[in-house]
Amino acid sequence: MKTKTIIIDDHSLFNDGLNLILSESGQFDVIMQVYDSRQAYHKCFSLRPALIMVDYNMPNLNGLEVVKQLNSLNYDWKIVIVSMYADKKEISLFKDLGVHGYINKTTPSFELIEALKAIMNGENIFISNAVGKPETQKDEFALKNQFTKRELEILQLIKKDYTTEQIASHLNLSYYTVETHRKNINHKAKFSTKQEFYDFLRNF
Amino acid sequence: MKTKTIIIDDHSLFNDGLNLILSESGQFDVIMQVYDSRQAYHKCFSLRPALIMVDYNMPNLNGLEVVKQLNSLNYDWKIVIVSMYADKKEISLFKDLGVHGYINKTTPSFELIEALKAIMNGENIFISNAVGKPETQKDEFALKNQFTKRELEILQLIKKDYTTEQIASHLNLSYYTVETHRKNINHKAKFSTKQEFYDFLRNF
DNA sequence: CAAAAAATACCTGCCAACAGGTATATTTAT
DNA sequence: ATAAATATACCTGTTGGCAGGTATTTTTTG
Repeated sequence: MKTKTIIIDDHSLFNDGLNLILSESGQFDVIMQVYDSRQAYHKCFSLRPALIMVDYNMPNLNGLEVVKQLNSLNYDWKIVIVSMYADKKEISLFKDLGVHGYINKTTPSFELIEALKAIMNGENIFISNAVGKPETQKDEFALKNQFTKRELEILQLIKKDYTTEQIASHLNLSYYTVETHRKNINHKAKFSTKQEFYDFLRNF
Repeated sequence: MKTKTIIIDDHSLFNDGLNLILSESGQFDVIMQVYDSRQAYHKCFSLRPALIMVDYNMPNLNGLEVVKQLNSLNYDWKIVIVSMYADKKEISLFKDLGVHGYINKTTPSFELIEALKAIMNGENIFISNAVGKPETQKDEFALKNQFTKRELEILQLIKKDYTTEQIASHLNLSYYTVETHRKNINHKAKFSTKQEFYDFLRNF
């Protein structure tokens, strides 16, 4: 008896690929592929899968929000997050939401299948680091998460090349307040070069 | 006769999924999956595939750099970029490198197959589902060409966050000379934001 | 060869970023 | 309820980038 599965991922290619990987294993029956996370709740509600694979990075509604919605239904399915990142902070956020697994996209497919089988048997599996994956670039997720709302708001405006003065008037704040925020931003994330800073901003 | 294909992507799951998608179509024979972009050059050199699928976002060596390496081999293969983003700027960079296709990960798999078939028949296909992305696009290639040798040299150092003073001493020039060059650079390429400036520099 | 383009050098003044503080109110979490 | 985190605001001094010039030498090219 195969495990009824729904895949929620806006990247069609990945979604389709995952479908094939799961189907080929012979253990899973992908009954629905959802490409728009806003439909996730509705589809899961009506189809009641045993397993839901949720991508983290999605437009409109990200994985975190999808899981929150799904949790409100209180059904007895397993939820597994599939993420680009392999960040401890992100994982703990999902753990707090009671998901049953977290798998990085660098995980080999046979490992994924093994993990999913274990999860269906009641285990919780969180694969934070893929084998032999060097951690070259900064963990942008962790970086993004150490900023406060206000700081993120200000970063958005810095990206648009607003000066401190312009940011201040735009947010109805004092020039000094914005300067303080900028100072705190720089203090938290010590970008070694401006290039690094704008590389970070670019994926905002 | 199937098209011999190599897939270069550090995300194992996506790589494997793409493998299945291509294999299932019956048109492609994936002869190698490369998970570490640093091995791309070597593998393509020895296996001489007819089609190379390259992910853009990879650690160590990104898609852009991989393509540059592959181009140095001057073989008659087709190179197709697979990217998370659908950024016109990014696309034009790859166009400048002479790749034959650019496909976003949100592209449905049947569309991918159709596009690849067309590419193997000599077409160039660039699918950008860029929704709501600003089109303040400059021709970066042309831009790069309007700078003099000295200016390019100085841009390299600016990228490394050298101050005018440091650039001057590094190149054995007067502070004022470097300032003049910078002035000329800014005069030629009026970048509207610093983001734009560093986006330009980043692909140098 | 002559003209154009590129590289060199100098001067002034302004403004924005940033680093170094200090200080208080407000909100969030334990 | 109380501590910690966040947001607010102010002050000062330094430095680097840049815009406004002018001007000479070297190299390239038609």
